[in-house]
Amino acid sequence: MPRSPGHAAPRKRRTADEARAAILDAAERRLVASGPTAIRLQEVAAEVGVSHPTVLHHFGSREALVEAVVARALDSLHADLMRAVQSAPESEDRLESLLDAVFETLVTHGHGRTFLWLMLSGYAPKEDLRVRSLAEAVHAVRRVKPRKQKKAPPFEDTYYSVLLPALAMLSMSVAGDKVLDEGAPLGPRGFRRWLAKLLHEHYDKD
Amino acid sequence: MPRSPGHAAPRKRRTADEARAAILDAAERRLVASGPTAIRLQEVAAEVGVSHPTVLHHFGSREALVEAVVARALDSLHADLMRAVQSAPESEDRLESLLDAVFETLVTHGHGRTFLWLMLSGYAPKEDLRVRSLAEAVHAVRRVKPRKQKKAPPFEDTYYSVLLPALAMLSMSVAGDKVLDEGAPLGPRGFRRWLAKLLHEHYDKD
DNA sequence: CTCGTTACTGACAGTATTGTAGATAAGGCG
DNA sequence: CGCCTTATCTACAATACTGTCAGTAACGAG
Repeated sequence: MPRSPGHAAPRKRRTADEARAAILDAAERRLVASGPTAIRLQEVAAEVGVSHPTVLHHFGSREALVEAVVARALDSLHADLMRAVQSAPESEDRLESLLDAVFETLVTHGHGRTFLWLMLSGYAPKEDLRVRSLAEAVHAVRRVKPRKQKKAPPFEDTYYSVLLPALAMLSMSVAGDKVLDEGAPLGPRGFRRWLAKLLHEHYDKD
Repeated sequence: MPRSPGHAAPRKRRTADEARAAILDAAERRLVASGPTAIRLQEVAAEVGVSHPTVLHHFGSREALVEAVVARALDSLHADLMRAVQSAPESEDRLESLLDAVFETLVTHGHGRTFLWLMLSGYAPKEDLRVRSLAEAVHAVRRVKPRKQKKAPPFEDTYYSVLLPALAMLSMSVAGDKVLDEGAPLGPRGFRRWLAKLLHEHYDKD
């Protein structure tokens, strides 16, 4: 689009919050795609359509920007995960839909990649990963459903059975395509169903 | 250590192979610790005790160095994994020792971290991850041991049962400490034993 | 011992990236 | 409408990193 020569493009002025949000969005895209070190002021600024000192104006320093992005990304992951596990229906094949929901968050939405990138880069969250609280919720369900003459399973067993699919999904977010293409005719869905069945067997029998 | 003023330190001359190996070692340490982008000519050179043009002399460019490191690291991972799975004894609790061996390679030796770094950074290996061939080996064992009146399990089942612990170990190499401390009184060993038991159950019953 | 190959070096160039400083103008508010 | 706050800009400084170049010296071969 041609501009009158000698005249700069009309300067657009966002509210501080809008600008910060737009910048965080751009920075997060780069974070997910290529890791924290790929967050460069000039490129982020260009993507938003501003000059890089504007970014510094809003965040103070590159490091502060990165930390803001990390904090927001971890919050987003946490919220998305919570929503996922809560949205799973109470019905029969609860287990599979739960795995599907976690898969959606970690793999499809790319939160798993981001999380691994942050862990590797030393941006580990200070708070726990809340796997324990999730396991506690599942454990409560297991206790009220003693279908046969089972003795109550130890909490440890439930914890591990929650941890296992979580770890698997996490790796899938990075290596899933590669590793599933290699020997799985049914795609990621097949693996999830198999895993759901495995855990179901275990719960039903132990 | 003081040097005569005006005299540089006596220059040491390695064979080209020795120099290359030393440089690759230093670069690989940085790769494992902080990813491919952390491989910087000056720092690698300093760690080896040479000047950075020497590194360029041996490898041509930074990218060529990185690729050499990546190739060597992937070879090393592959060899270590093969050695691990082959060294597992044929005895009864073969499954648990197998998991222990894979854990040793991926988590203790840090190969899991490196692998994830490389995948995230776009240095995915062109060859497969050889999970399939491993699964085929396991599948062969399952067929010759039809303890009861089972029908032969589909290969897919074996493949998934190999894939699952592999993915879990991979994630553990990055988030293991964090996530195990959170709710596992028995440490990583406990998880592995639980997992071995889970798979054993599955194999024995299906 | 001499000589040639080449591992190695210091100095420099070029580029990218973060951060600073001062000026400018957009938009709200009296 | 006029003013003040501040989001935004251009221009520049400072540093870090990769890569080039010409020269030096270590070691093996003859």
